Order: sequence, then C-alpha cells, then structure tokens
Amino acid sequence: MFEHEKTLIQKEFDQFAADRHLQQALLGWRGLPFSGEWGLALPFFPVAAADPRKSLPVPLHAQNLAEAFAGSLSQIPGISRVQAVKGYVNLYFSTPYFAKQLVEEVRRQGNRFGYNQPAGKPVMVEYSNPNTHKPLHVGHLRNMILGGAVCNLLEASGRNVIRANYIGDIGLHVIKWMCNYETYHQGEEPSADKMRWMSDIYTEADRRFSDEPGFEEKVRAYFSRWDAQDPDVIALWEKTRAWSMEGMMQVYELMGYRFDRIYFESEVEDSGKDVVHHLISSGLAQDGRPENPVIINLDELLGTKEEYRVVVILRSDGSSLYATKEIPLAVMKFEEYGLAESIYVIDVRQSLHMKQMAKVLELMGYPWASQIHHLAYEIVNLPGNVTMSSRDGTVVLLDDLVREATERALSVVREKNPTLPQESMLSIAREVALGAIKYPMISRENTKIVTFDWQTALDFEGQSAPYIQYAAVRAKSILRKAAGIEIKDPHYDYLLSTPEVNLIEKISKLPDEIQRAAKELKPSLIAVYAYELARIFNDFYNQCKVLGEEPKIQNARLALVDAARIALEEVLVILGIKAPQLM
RNA sequence: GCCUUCGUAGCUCAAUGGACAGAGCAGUAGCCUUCUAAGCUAUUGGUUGCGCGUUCGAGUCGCGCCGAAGGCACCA
Repeated sequence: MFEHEKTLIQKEFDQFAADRHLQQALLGWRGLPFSGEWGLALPFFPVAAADPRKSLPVPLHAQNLAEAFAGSLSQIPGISRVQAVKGYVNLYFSTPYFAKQLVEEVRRQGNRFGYNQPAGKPVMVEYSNPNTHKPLHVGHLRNMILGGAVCNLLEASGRNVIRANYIGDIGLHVIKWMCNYETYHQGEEPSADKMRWMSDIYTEADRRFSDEPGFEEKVRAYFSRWDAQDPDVIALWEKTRAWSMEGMMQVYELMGYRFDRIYFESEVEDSGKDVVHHLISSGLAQDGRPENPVIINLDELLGTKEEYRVVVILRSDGSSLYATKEIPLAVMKFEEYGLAESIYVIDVRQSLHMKQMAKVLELMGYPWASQIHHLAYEIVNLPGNVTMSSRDGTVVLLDDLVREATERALSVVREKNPTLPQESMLSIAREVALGAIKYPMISRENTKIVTFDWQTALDFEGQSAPYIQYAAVRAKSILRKAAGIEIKDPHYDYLLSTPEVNLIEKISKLPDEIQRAAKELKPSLIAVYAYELARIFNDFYNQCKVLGEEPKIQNARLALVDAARIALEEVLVILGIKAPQLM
C-alpha cells in the first residue's frame, strides 16, 4: 500500500538531494513507533552520514536535513502533516482518506486481501514425513504445522505450491510391527481409531524388542523373510500399510492437512540402487564391498576439509539407506512437476545430510540442484531442555494431547455456552484445542527449540490461538447482531479514537507481512502478527462501542469490524487454525 | 578436533541495523445490568551471557571467549 505516495515523496527527495549535492540514497521507509496516529517515518541518518560537507555530528545534521526536507515538501494528497523529529521525517497520513481506502479494499478483496495471484513454475514443499506402523508424537506435530503453514504462506505470496509427503513404509520399524502382530495379534483387525490401534501394537513391539528375550531374534528372522520376498510377508505388509495409511489420513483430516503427492520409501528403493550403480560407474562413488559400504567422499572430490564429509549410499551388504533413496526421489520430484524449487521441511539434525544430498545432485549434473532448500527446524523438548524419549516414556503422543486439550476446551465451552447442541460444543472445543496445540509450534522461530509443557499447551488464555480465535469470534458476533443493518459507504472523517487508528494501521500491514514471511519461510512472523492484530482488536472492542452508536460512526465501525474479521480469519487460515463461529 | 544453531524480565517468548528493548505466564490490586470476562485496566520486573570491533546508530552484523543443544562412515 501507499506505493503511489512513496513514489511521490521519493521524487521530491531526489530533487532535494540533487539541490544540496547529497548522495541520493534510497529512502528507507519505516513505520511510526507512536500509536494513535498513522503514518510513515524516514530516517535521515544515512543521508547525513554520507554528506561529505557535514560539520556537525550525524544525529544533529540528520535533524537539520530532516527539518529542511520537511519544510520543502509540497502538499501531497493523503498526507496531512509532516514533522522532523530526532533525525526522522514523520509523515502523518490523512486518516479519513486512507482509512476509507483500506477498509474498502479489504472488504472488496475479502479473504484474498494481501494475496498475490499464483504464477510461475511450482514449488514443492515436502513435509510431515511420518513412518507407517508407528505412533505420532508432538515432534511430528511441529513438522506438520510448520510445513502446512509454509505451504499456505507461499500460496498467499503468489506461488504455485505442491504439497508433498514422503512416507517411511519400509524398514526395521515395519518388520518389528509385523513380527509382533504375527506372533501375538494374529488375525486381529483394527478398531475405528486405526492410528491408535496401529500405534499400540508398535509400542508393544518396541518394548518386546528391547525387553523380551528372544524377540529380537524373531524380528531378525522375520527380516530375512522380507528380504527373500516371502509372499505371506509381502501380503501382510500391503494390508497393514493400508491400515496405517487410513489411520494417518484420519489424523490429517482431523488436524486439517492435505497433500497433493505422497511418495513412499518403497517406491524409490529400486531406483535408488540403480542410481548407486550409475554413481559407481561414473567414478563419483567408491564401491568398497563386500567389506566396506559404497561411499561418496565429497571432501576428497571437492578438495574441502571436514566440510562435506563422506556419504554412505549403500550398505556393505547391498541394502539401501536413507541416502540411497533421497537421490531418485529428488529427481522424480523435479521431473514430474518441472519444479522451480524444492523445499524440504526436516529437522535441523539432518542439515549435513541435506547439504550432502544437494551437493551429490549437483555433481551428477542436475542444474536444479541449487534449487533444493532445507527448511531446518529445531525439535520439541520438555522443560529443562529434556529431549523426549520413548524409552523413558516421556514422549507426548499426539493422540493423548488432542484428547486432553479437547476435554479441557469442552468444559469451558459447556460453561460459557450451555444451551448449544452437543455436536456444536464438541466442534468448537476441537477447533479451540487444535488451535491451542498448534500455536506454540508455529509462533517460535524455526531455529529455536520449542519447549513443550502441558500447562502451557492447555492454557487457553493470553498469547495463544484461543485468544486470536476469540477476537475473531467477537468480531463475528458484532456483525451477526448487526445482521439487519446494511453497511453503507463508510466515512472516517469523524474524530477517530486511538484504538481505531491502531487497528486500521495494523490491518494495512498484512500484505507486507505475508510477503516477508513467505520470503523468509517464517510462519512465526504471521503468528506474532496474528496475536498483535487480535490484541489491537480487543483494545478496540473494549474502548469503542459499535452497535448503538450514532448511525455514521456505527456504519464506519461496522465496516472496520468486518475488515478486522477478514484479516483475523485470513491469518488464522495461513497458520492452519480454524476460527469458530462461537466460543 | 571440525561444523551448525541457540543465549533477551523469575518462566515461555517477541522486536526490517533506527526513536524509550515489548508481550504473555506467574505475583499484587481492580473491572461482568454494557457488541461474549477464553476479555480488559493498573502495578512489579532488564548491564539483551561476557569482551572487542564495524557503523551516524548494534539485542540484531563480524571476531574472540563462556554456557546449552545438535551433527560429523554403513540410523532416519
């Protein structure tokens, strides 16, 4: 917004600078730090510092220049007042003019306000990446929520996004599960909650594996049958994998995430081995079998020292590894979709691995290798920086967390809206609970460890999703009560109160926030913005009466409430959090 | 040993290189005949781990320490 005004002022500045033989530095636009008035600020320090003829200290010179520029600035439509303060030129907007323009713009564009039309070659975001046959815990949650939000954010910023999921459907964990099933649960069928049923069998298998004498040997024997392609084992794998996928889809449905393309580890295993042979014959890889594995010594190839290290791409027994499959997977992604960019949402512990993969692909001659980006995020720990461990039983399962939070939310809903039908209560409780769970996972910077504790997770007050949801609900509530009243052409030429100006200003920042957050792949910026927007709306709500005000003000405030509602709903959508109708 | 990330109020976290470092939680004192109190108001709380640099200006950039976490050949 305000591009036109900025251009006009920039032109005047260029002239001002030319007249005084100043270095024509581009102006750096900033927001005004003061509340209650809306405008832009221009720091004059860079200009003053670059002036070779300055005789005063920079801050004083900056103030002098700012005063001179403020005095020389001609009348610009939409700017009501110009002031030089502490080395800044502060431009105050003509609030009636811009408020009207903004509110109308937001209401015209609705939930697309601040969005750009998707254009260009697609970007793929791989996220979630669970294993079949295993439980989901809060560690998976951060990946899911972060990845989902990054997709929404990129879409909002004008990218075509392909949501991808890479699922670990083979490996020791699957064998353990099947061995336990065959031995102790032969013939059993999954319950309605497939995810939980699958998880329980896995947890039991894992316990037997470490505690039960002889079980590990059984699993080994079972693995041999898998390697030998025993038809019974394959059949069981296909059946149980399908159960697991159904359970997983139930979870995604509940949590509100979707995928355009699902890749399976089993799908790229064979092509991975082909790639290894190709790498050996092309001389990039060294085949040390049978004693040693197949490796790529990146540091040796690149002449670097302890930087890229060594990648093992095939075990000495010829079986495949994670790295074996990553290579054909990357190729498949780019070839299938002609991607402009491929983003991997994977935790920070795999940074070296991702760096190695991109380098191998570059050495193989793929021109798109430089368009592979690892979105690294830190893990979720318990208070005291304790890492969750299934062995210690400290892992917080997604299932338990959702159930507990929903119960807690339900009791609040019952208390506050006792007349609602049971189903509505449950659906509100679920939306609040999921929001509360998601918000802490997304409001921290990607590179910071999230500390999970039950108390904060189940706290629906203060800096939290329910706070933001509640602000949206309040806005909707006002609009619902005003259902009979038609919102007409709003005018903001009355004396606007501070909360109104703050709210208008905050809403106006949304398009820039979306662009910045998308560029930096940081949904946390939107999460923080969402909270601030909600806080400012609550301030408005408490101080500015809407319904029952004199008609002109009521009309203007109703339009503003509608714009705020749109902005709040929009940021919640980007964060992957639902906004209930009632709370 | 090499590399990466983090260190801000008692706790959990914010803060485009820019004006006085802000919120929430916890504590204390208040506000429901008023558009929903999952809310609001007031109040307490800081040598931004330490040092040196770059800059007109550093929580933010660079270097060096200290502390925490993670990664570095057949786990994913």
